[in-house]
Amino acid sequence: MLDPVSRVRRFNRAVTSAVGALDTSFLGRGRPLGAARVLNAIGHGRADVGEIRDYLGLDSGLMSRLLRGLEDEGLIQTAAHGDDARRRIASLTAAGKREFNAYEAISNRQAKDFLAHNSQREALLAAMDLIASALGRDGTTLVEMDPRSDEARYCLGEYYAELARRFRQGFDVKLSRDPDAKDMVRPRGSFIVAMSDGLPIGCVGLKGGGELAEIKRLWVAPAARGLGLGRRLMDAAETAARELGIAVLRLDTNSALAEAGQLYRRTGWTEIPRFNDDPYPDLFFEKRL
Amino acid sequence: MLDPVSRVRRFNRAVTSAVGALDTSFLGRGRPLGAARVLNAIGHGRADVGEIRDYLGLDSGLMSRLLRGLEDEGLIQTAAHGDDARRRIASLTAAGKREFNAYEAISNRQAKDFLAHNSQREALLAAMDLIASALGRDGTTLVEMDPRSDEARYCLGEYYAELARRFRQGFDVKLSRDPDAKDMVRPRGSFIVAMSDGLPIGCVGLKGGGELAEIKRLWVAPAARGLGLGRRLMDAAETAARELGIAVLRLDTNSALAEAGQLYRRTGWTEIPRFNDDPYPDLFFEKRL
DNA sequence: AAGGATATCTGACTAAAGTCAGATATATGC
DNA sequence: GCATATATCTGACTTTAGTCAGATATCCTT
Repeated sequence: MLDPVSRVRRFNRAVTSAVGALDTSFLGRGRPLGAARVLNAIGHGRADVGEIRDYLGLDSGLMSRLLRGLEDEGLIQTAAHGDDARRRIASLTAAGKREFNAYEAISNRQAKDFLAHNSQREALLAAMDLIASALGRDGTTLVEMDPRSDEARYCLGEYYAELARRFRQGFDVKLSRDPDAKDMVRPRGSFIVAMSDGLPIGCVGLKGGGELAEIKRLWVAPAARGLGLGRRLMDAAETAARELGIAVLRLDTNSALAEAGQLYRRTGWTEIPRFNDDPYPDLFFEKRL
Repeated sequence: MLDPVSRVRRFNRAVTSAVGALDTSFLGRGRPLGAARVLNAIGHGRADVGEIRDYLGLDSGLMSRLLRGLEDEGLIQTAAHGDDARRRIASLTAAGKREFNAYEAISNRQAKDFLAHNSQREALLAAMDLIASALGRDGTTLVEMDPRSDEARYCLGEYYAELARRFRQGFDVKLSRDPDAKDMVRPRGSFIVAMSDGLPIGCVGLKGGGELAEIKRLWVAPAARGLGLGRRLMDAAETAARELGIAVLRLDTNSALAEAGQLYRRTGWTEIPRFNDDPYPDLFFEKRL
């Protein structure tokens, strides 16, 4: 009655009808779903016609007609791509933006209603994050970013908050050896953020330069753990280190972060003696590239 | 960037594409989705044509044609309802059962693959249960059942397991005053199970008879908490008690079950002195109907 | 037994989605 | 410069989904 497969399928049935409800409310704006989806894709920043076609899985003929329809409605305009005149770039007109905002309002309202009707708000959100990360794993991309970007700062904030929760003595960034942002930007180092559908869900920093560099700030959102993202981030950081001509990597961590320690041991890192006087770490690793 | 509404919408996008993938794989059996859905509804035990129509939200004309198509394929047969010859009852033929099993295999495989690709199996399942319960709340029905039914026994098993986890001294059914099943069946009492999409997610027992009766075994699945189900179950038990002519209800509970105590206090129950010598409870309540 | 209600079916439609074979313009490799 | 590949568009379809007004048979109430 309650085997795992039945539970997954029960979930599928529940969300299928919820998804259907959103589609129905989209129809309320008097436009077929196909056209509404194209308009929303453009509104969400997809400009390249071919990319939209792939994203929505449409035939090129159908896509072309939907674009023509939206143009006739005065909601979008298309222009040739600067580098390649075969390709077309679509964008919203002022009227298109208004219409797009109306669809956004429908989606936002639905999401808000769902939250408002449930007292277990935080638990629900955490569950949704977990499932979205698991479903969207193949769509998770690693992007090199400035550590001062919004996305990076969000990740770092979550990282520090988690350390504060997990270290018995708490955590205060000021007491730790906080790397200068410039050390984590090329050509000295690198900072990589994992993005899943527009949301930052993990990060890692590479603090250079010279032959010896340090891995810092490896963090994976709770909702995305167990999906191999930590390993992907570490691989990406190592690749960046190789590109920068770095021969030896070091890192420090704390034995309270058990998953991290396991990951390092399993991926070719060896424990070495303490190499700094930071008060928080109690475990030190090295890896030769 | 991470406001609750964005998180819900990210979830929506992730499941929308997953649901679309299942639909697409259903098309692989060379039958339009509408027909496949009707076939699956029948396979899952929905026999009454009108009920299927409501469930799938179909127009009666469309429904009729889909049934005719499945009949022509030799997958289903229809017959008049025994009590009301206007209504029709649909059932699968042998070929229909084979075809239905093929669809089941697709759904099961998809669910299994999803679980196999994720190491956080239990966390994912718990998250899915929670979301399915929250989304399916309006579809949760309370059904009076025999306490010896599979569904009731499942609920009771979960209930005992939870007590064992939450009581410091553990819990052994044999030491507790276990009500005889016959005391929780009409006309002496009642046993009510909350069913969500075929899954039992909560229960409550009313142990009679006479003027004084006891509420026993109130349980709500962890995935369904915070959705007001406990209150609905208690209301249903009270209604059943009134129908049975019971004037006073009593119950015992343990202060370790904080949510339960709160619920009783908020719904008109008053604390009374101990009225039995069961070793587990330490809190006693009464309510006059 | 009559009149109204109900469940399903049929026929005649429309709208939306999807398919496919060219046509056209542009890009790329040799 | 020419053959080939690519991106989009157009025209001519088919299929699927959905709608609506009756027709038919049966049930329920009085």
